[in-house]
Amino acid sequence: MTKQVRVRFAPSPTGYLHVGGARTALFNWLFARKTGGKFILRIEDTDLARSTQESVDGLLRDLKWLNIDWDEGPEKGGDYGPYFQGERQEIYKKKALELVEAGLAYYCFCTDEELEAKKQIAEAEHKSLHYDGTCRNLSSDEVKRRLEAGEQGAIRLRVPDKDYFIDDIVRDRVEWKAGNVGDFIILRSNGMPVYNFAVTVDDALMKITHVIRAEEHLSNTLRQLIIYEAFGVEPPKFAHASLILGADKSKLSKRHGATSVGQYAEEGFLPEALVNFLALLGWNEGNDREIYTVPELIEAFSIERLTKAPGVFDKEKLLWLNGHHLRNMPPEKLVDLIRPVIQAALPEKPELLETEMLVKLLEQIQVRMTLVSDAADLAKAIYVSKEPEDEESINILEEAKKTPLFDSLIKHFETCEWNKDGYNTAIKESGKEAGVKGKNLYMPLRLKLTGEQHGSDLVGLLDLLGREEVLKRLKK
RNA sequence: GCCCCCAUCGUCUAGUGGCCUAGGACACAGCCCUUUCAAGGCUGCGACAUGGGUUCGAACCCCAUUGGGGGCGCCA
Repeated sequence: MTKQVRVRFAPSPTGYLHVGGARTALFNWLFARKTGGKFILRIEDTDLARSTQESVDGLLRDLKWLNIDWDEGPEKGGDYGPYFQGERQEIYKKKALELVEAGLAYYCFCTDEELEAKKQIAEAEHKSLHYDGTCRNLSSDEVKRRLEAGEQGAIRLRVPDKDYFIDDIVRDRVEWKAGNVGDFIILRSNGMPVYNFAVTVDDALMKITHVIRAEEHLSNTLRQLIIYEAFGVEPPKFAHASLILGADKSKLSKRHGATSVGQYAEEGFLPEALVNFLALLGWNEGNDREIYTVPELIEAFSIERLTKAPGVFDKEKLLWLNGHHLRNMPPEKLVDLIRPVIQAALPEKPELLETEMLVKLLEQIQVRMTLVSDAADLAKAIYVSKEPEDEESINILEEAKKTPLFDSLIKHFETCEWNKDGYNTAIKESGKEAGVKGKNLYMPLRLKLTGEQHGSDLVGLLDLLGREEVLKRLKK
């Protein structure tokens, strides 16, 4: 029996979820859901200065918005906790000491100044910049004495002089020749673990089977391998996905525009669209498919088909996908998303917030929405009466006023049955009486009603506005 | 400087030696549909970084060059 898949997403809390992190989380999550494994969320809050409750909350909020749920982690617990690195300090210390006792790591009392000086000399002599091993062979008596004397010591790993490699699931074999790294620190003199040590200890203890992460961590893997080896633990499988780039092809950062999931949520993107987009940025099924629902993604996903080459974050395509998912959403569901938007846009018309009214509104505007937030302007264009300002529109209205069109419309609208057939007939009759048809009939009517040349279907518009409002606007 | 990764249309990508005069999608342009705008449909524009090999045959395999990216901390 193959062991159950256990994957993790291990962000450091910076207050929000970066889209790159979101994609990493998504890949892990999809893999777990696909294989029936566990998805673990672990917070790397070793850097306490940046790790506040708020920043953790922001992270969890964004993940939840994306509908990425975790099986173990914050708010959930689990058998392999704690899931905050900040609460695992004793574990790292204990594990580092184990290595010291086994002779695989050692205390180093070199000061920053000494190390800096050594580095400079090495540089000048064009030698390796690696740690020179000054404290490598201190006797245990001396170590004991210096520690008892109150000296602060860091713990360094004794790095074997040998080659290492991984068989990365997306990159195949990646090799490092011996001598790539010197004895590196695993536990700082203040007792805090170094990143590579903490992740490795955690991944090992949490029985992580697959490490799916971005390529920026590929180089770190070497040190992690050495640590796994020191502990005699078999490393997990690795899958290094490509990076997400900005338009200038450098790693996506804030200067490229919105990078946090929260920003996209606020802008009016749908989580299912962002998920669809992110999944396709660096992964594909091997066919031409572009549109996926979340269950379809779970079904189709495989880490073997992650892409090697980095990809540019193309907001245009995200926008298109969002429009697509929006149009495909059942109005009854979309209603809940646009209700707050409409409420904010038209606070003076609370009656519009009724589900029935919103569904009717969506019949008119849904096909023209790209973002959820578009509902605001589209609804205003309908419900807020206004005068056209551009010359062309004014001319069209002037021309119409030379005919009895508006008077006829008023007359017919006052008496016709207020339903689709009713006003269709009314419009046609009025057109006949005024001697206009086609564009010359519909355009002035639309302009008179909404002040705009373009917009939703006229018949639907009449229906939405109601007889009273229509007559009011025509008589104005 | 050293190490590692990557390289197909502007962008996301399909492609694993003959099916490729390189397919799809976004964007862009045109047309159609249509009372307008959207949406939708159709058409067009548009790429295998370069140079060497290997092979009967290379987008696909190998090497080099170039270009891009990432990593080299008592940061994560």
